[in-house]
Amino acid sequence: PNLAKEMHVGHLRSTIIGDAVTRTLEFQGQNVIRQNHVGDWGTQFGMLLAYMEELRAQNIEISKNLSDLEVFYRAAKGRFDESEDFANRARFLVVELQSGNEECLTLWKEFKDISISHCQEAYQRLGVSLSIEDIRGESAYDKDLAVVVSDLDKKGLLQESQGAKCVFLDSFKNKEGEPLPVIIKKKDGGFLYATSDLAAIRYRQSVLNADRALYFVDARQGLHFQQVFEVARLAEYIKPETTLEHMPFGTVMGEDGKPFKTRAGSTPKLADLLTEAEERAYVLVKDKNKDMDEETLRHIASVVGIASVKYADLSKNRTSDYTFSFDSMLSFEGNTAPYLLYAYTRVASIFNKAEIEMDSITTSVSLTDEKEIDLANKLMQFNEVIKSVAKQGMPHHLCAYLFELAGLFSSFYEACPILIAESEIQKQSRLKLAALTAKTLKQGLSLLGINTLERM
RNA sequence: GCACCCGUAGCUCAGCUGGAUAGAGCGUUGCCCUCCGGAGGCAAAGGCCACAGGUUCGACUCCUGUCGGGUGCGCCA
Repeated sequence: PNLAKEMHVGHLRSTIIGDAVTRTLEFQGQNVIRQNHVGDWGTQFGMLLAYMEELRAQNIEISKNLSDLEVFYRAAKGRFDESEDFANRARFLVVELQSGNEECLTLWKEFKDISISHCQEAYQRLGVSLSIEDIRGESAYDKDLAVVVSDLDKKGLLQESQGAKCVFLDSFKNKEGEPLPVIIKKKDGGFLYATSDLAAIRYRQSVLNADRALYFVDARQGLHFQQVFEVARLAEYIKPETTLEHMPFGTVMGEDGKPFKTRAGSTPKLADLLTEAEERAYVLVKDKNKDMDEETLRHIASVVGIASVKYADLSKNRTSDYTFSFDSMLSFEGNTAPYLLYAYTRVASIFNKAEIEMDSITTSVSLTDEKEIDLANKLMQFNEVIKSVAKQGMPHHLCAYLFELAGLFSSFYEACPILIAESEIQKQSRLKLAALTAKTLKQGLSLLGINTLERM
């Protein structure tokens, strides 16, 4: 995320999908290093610093104003647009910040810490396994940027063009059909995100020793990554066998078919979105459980609400745009989180009712009914699905699998009595199938970063 | 102009490295509760897989072209 602003709906996909793939790779036993490449060093920080300065001069406490970063950012942007003096001050402060001015760094750090805590709060609510230790933002590569420039220069890759230092790659052309540059250093001496991405690649290979780097970033940055990856190869920042893979994803659209916006026309804040999902889930859960106590109700609503938002995203093909709709994601029907969570609670309740531990069933499974065979076949495909998710970074394959599994279990459950089976052998066999289903559902959802419920 | 993504049922979407009559969900129309949670299950209707060529024993899938939609393309990230 861009630390200058609040987390919004656009950050959902990268964090949630990246997290699911990460969990899946770890489940396979691979060593995964998370890297949260936050935007904390860009030009927009000059604007924020200038605004913080102004507030401070008026003896206004900054931290209070930072409770809503979006409002703060807009206020700073407003000053930037209305005052030429302010704008110049902002541009000056970026340069100061990037050249190590202590006062700028202090202000910057104050802002950054609050912004990071907002991010972490969102991750926690979402159940995303990113910690503060996983943050390695653009600022972390500050000292490496000059090294990148000199490395590229030594390799003879650098050319000067219109005052900027660039790398020209034959395979990329601009609108006029002329070679398209990757700008490494601006004419004013500043660095761009291509430079810090190169520094990051260098770090990931030489220090982290990665053999596969996955980038969960918006599809619109596709060209940028193509270019940066190629420059990294030419600069020999990565071993030939190391892969750099952009895992692009599409835009989140509103029900009007345009990029998702609030009624007011701004980009919805992630926190607000999650709160609304929880509220809507609360209404639904309460309707089904009139006598449940408030605390349990709130807990279930929270799990269902968050799971619904995540699952709606995870279940769609990563590469295409998808339409955001509270109504369809919170529906208890179809390929949704509530349907899967419900399927899980049904299995769990069989064991609760019978007072049997799932793991205590040691008998082997005997398959006679068609529904039993279908279910067993599906259970055995789990490993294959995991491989596909890990290889392609496409969690929606796992979602589809879990949905099919839940559906087959429901059919089986309808057709094959478990606790009141005809014989003890049959009962044990069916209990075993149910236990395996529960275990697979729970494991699968956990790889998607979704918690299960014993009742809902 | 070039590049990337997309075009599959009324709607929202699957379809993995080409393999048999193209699958779900929503919506529509019917069924199924003296039986383990009906937030379920069963079934019907609904598709020239944008279009045209090509490769192949075989194409929604691969290649080429056309049309339509989205996105990106020099100092933001």
